[in-house]
Amino acid sequence: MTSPLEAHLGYWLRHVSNHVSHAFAQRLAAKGVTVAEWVVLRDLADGAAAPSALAARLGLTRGAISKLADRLEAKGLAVRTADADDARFQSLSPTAAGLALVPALAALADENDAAFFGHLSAEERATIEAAMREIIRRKGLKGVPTD
Amino acid sequence: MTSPLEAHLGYWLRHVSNHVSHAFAQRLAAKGVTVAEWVVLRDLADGAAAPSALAARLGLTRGAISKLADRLEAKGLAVRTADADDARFQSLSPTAAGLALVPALAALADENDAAFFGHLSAEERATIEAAMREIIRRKGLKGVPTD
DNA sequence: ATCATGAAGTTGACAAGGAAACCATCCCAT
DNA sequence: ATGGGATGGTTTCCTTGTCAACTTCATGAT
Repeated sequence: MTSPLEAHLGYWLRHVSNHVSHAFAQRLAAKGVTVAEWVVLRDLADGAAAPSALAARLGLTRGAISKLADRLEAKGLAVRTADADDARFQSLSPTAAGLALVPALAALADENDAAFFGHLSAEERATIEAAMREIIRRKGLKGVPTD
Repeated sequence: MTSPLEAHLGYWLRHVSNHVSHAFAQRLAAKGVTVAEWVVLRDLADGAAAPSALAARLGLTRGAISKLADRLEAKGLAVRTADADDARFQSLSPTAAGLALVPALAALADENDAAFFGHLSAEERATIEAAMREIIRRKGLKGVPTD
């Protein structure tokens, strides 16, 4: 007999993770922002960044970032500025509106996390986080997950 | 200061989960199958099922199942058969080829899970699985994750 | 000086789901 | 018996991401 889906830890992780993300997306939707946009905006809150750097850091393709930048600009949350020295480069910066939105979105992220994991004991949380960090370290994974 | 992304357990889960799924998708691709197709096929291996039931069980919309059924039929892995009694119903069954593929795919799933979680201690695995099950229970979540 | 190389960004094709409208069919209350 | 819901399945449109081709542009080798 072939082992059931439930035998895999990956199954459970994906299951929970999908629901957490989905719930978060719902909350963000109330603010007119998608999860991917939040992730970018959160990054930009630490300072303007090159699209290419964002792509590497966030684990997306340059194409995806290009389109995300379009959306963020359309929503007035970020702006592209061409690099004066090297015309190939550009820089994506948050607008005042974009920056202003970050704390509210961060609060939603906190709420969402608490809703799903708040009941776990400190030990459980620590075990899980450590295990995840270790897997990432072992696998040399990088990039913020956005989907 | 707004709390960093890394403060959220959801962040880590999503990060690892995404990579696990992606790696699994890569393995499955060698067999010409997607993760969603595998999940459906795995379910069908336990017996034919109504598309609607699959949708409920797997956490997809009926539309998505409809398209998945198209793909599985196109690949010769499943067939639709109309219900004799009620013309609205149909039944999706695995073909011989579809059934024959399941063990190989299951082996890939085992390999993939081992590659990511094999190094964890039994306690860690138990803690994580229990925590995930508990979250699912508390939230009343259902549906196999497929993406 | 010039030309090849390669990096940054954009764009277009494609894939895969979700949402909602739509169709066909059955069943039930009148 | 018949008209009005439900219900199952399909289809269309929209979103969002990847991939690969393409455009610019700077730079290093000759």
